[in-house]
Amino acid sequence: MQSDTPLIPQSFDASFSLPPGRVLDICIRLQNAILAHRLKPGAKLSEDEVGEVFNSSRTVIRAALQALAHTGLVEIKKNRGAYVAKPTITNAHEVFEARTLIEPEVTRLATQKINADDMKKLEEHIDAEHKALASNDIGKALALSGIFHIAIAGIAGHAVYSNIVQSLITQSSLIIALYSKRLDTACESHAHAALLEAFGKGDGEAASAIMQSHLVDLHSGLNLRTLPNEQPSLAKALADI
Amino acid sequence: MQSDTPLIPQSFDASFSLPPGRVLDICIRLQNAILAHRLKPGAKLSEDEVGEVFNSSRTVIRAALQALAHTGLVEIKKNRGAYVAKPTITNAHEVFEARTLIEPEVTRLATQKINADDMKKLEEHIDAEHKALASNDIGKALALSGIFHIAIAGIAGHAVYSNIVQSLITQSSLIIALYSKRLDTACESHAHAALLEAFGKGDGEAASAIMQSHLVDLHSGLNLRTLPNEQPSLAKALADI
DNA sequence: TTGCTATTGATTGTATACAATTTGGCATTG
DNA sequence: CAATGCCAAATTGTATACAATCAATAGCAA
Repeated sequence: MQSDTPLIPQSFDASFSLPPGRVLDICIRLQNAILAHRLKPGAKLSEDEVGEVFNSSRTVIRAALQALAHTGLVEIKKNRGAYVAKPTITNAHEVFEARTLIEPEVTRLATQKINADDMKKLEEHIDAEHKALASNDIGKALALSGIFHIAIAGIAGHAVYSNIVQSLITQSSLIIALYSKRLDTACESHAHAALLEAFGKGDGEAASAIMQSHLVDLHSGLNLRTLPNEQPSLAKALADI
Repeated sequence: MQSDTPLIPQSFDASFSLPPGRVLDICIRLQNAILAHRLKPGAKLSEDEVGEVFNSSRTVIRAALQALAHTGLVEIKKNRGAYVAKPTITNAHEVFEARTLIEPEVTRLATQKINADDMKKLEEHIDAEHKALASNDIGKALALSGIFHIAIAGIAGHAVYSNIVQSLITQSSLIIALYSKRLDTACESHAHAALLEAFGKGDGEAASAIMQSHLVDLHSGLNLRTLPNEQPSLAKALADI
């Protein structure tokens, strides 16, 4: 694996109020690592350790970790430190419910504002998704899939929705990583291409509907009945129902 | 004015991921000060100065300011410091659009989950609103009005929506402070009582509709044509269109 | 063996000192 | 007199040292 390909380059845009400077770099690199699965849910993010990796003092690392905590990617426990978030089943449902409410509306807005340049970028993006999928680079395909949704929010030109969507998408990446029945099906959707078509026709209602059903598909493609890596749960094993 | 009445006590609940410890206290007190107008939009929040007020080091203050920046109450400019946010007209529109989309849905959820205890608390809350309004304490009435919406999100029992709504409401307080045509009308709505009635009947659709029209009313009650305290804007003054 | 308690180690929370950056004023110059 | 460049003061960005807290372990007692 190459040392440092920025998987999610435009993930943090200007509209996102983050501590500026070096902190933002570290945020992005940590986020990339988490979304690309190099850091697994539940992993400890010791301030000293992370600081050594990035050659920075704990001050900077703390700021970055706190910023990521606000987006839901990191969980900070008082006097215990920071951990890669491990979304619960409840949280997974909530995130996808929220997405199903918000993103169709954002998609409708995007349909009204999209221009030729945006269209071209989205096409290229979808190509990249297909390429990643073809070369079996599931991790990259998943990351790209998330960026696609963020890009649409960006096109909608609505900073408030953008921030919300961005946070929901990054959480979704964690959720999919934890709960997806089959990772490849989580990417391998025709929905993105279909969206592009609706955009081309300027059909906001269609685009919105496609987005909604796409999200419902993603949601129902999750196995939200049992916690992953959970030992047969003792309680359940002894429950002689 | 009494020295420190916590206007917004349950504003930050456990579901809100904030740096724990003393930082949270300072967050809340700063937030109260901002929402109660003791700190006006655009006011400089110097780290040293704030630190002196709270008898804390800059380390703690910085964390608090960054946390508030994430909720949109504070704006941090690189190497320039933190300022009380001064929402733009665009931002104001966006915030109320988002609220109009999200809160009716949250209200529907709340209708399904509300219990007698919740009802009672909401009734008491509305009484407090009326009392504040009767005694002409507009600032308090406005703050209580915001808390009412946050409380509904809490009743809905949906942590993701709760966080989003909370952030939107606090921003709304700033927006109303800046742009409301008449501050008293921003509180003096019968909508809250009507909502309670719909809750009592368990009529989710009605509750949702009431919430939506309530938000539309609030939105249209804003004067979003001219920036407040804006000098003729130079550029505009010189644009001989 | 089990349960409680105290000590210890490691990690985070906080304060402070130093470095870097910006801004405003002042002097210089056209 | 206006404009530009430079210097200094103030403020933020960063690093590090110290204090506080928690978890784990070892020791002791029942």
